[in-house]
Amino acid sequence: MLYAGFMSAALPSFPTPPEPAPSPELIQLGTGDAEDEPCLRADAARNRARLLEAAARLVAEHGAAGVTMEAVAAAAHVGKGTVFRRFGDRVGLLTALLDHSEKKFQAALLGGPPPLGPGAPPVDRLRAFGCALLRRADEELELQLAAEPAGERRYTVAPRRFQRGHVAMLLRQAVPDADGELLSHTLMSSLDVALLHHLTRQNGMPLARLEAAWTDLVTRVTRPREDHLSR
Amino acid sequence: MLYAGFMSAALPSFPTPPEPAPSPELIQLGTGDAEDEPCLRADAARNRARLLEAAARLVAEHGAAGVTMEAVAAAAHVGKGTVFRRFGDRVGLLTALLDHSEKKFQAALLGGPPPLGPGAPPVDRLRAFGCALLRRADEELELQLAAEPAGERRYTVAPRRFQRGHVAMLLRQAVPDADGELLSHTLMSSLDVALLHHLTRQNGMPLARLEAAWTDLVTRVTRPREDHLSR
DNA sequence: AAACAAACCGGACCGAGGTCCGTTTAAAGT
DNA sequence: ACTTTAAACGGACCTCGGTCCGGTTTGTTT
Repeated sequence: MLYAGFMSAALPSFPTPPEPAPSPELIQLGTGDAEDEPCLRADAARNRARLLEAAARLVAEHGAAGVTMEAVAAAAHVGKGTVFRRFGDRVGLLTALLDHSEKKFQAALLGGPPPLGPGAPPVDRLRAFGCALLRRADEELELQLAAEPAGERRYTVAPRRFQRGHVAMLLRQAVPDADGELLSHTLMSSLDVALLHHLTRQNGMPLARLEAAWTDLVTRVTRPREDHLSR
Repeated sequence: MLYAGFMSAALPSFPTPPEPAPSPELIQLGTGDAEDEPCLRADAARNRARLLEAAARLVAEHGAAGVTMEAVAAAAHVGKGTVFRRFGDRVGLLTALLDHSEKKFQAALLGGPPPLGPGAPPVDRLRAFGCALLRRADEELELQLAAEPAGERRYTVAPRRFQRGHVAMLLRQAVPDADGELLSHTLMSSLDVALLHHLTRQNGMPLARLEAAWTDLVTRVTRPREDHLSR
């Protein structure tokens, strides 16, 4: 049953955490593993599972657009307020649906086999990272697109922060003389889900071309500079 | 009076143009200048001006968040339907507010003095383009942020397509061996308004650092390759 | 001047996200 | 078992973007 899979889907219990501290960049990545949901009351846990199961069914039946907060609540036989209490907002709910896949991806980066995981040269890891991300996004495109918050919030969402931190770390190893922080934003932006959708679905561009462009981009960006005429 | 300025603000008269043809990339840039608004009925033109003036006042008084479609309609003594008929949707209205500034910017790129305008080497023009765009976005940040459509639509909006086309053209001149189409998306993404907001407003990053990073990025990306080990 | 068609107008209406608050209930303490 | 309390619940309610359609205005034609 696809039900069990969602039991492990995790999210900070606080729907809208202000999260005041910028914090040392690379530390707060792993969102406490080991059966999360710090302490959920029995009924809360039950309803949470019901909601995720209902949401997944709605996605399968009517696409991501069919995942209305009211529809999910009704399908799970639960009040609307409960959905918002648990997931904060629509983005939170959709993100929770993607949580399992995201966890797997993070695990592959952190401890999987090279070149995605540790052990390979940073530039190779960068190349592998982008291609893996592109392929994964291409599979879950509709859901990931719907789960993307609007405007500035795009950059504060947990998965993106983790991925960007990862890229920044690899960049610091590969090109110490660059502004890794900002360069990582640039690289991440070129893997944006909305862009992927625009190019592949609206312009019919093959995924292979995107992968080639990513590979080339990494190459260009990490080439050591031989002249210092800039700045 | 700031009123007159808005008379020249322009937008395709069709609220929701399907725009089926991908078209030869660089052609449909200039959105017919020379006193646009092909043919607006007297009352329509009057209401359009009223609406823009009212919207501008609301922005000044309550910020972009205060620009509610109903509020604008009320402030302009006009029905709500009229607002949507004229501007299509909220994004269209906000875009129209920015139209004057956008036109000026486009003119500077197309016919202004170098290095922004034609006459300078493409790499210099690229550098100037990014810095100019960053500075302009930094000024109108709130409005531009509010005018940014969500999701995939971000990439289909007219100003962005023009700017990306411009970058693509410069890239083709500077680095003919690269995938200019995709590389231009990458460069444009690193100038994204939401990202600018995130970095400068939420993380307190100085604009100068963004400009330096842009300059460096252009340098890295346009450096000629000497080895062909990639691919 | 009268008639006509196309464009425009306005506001009632709808759906969806998000909030609020009185009520219920799980679980810890006695 | 009984009390207590903090958490969870649910659905009425609000706001806002967007649609619809009957009535009105404009400008053109005869």
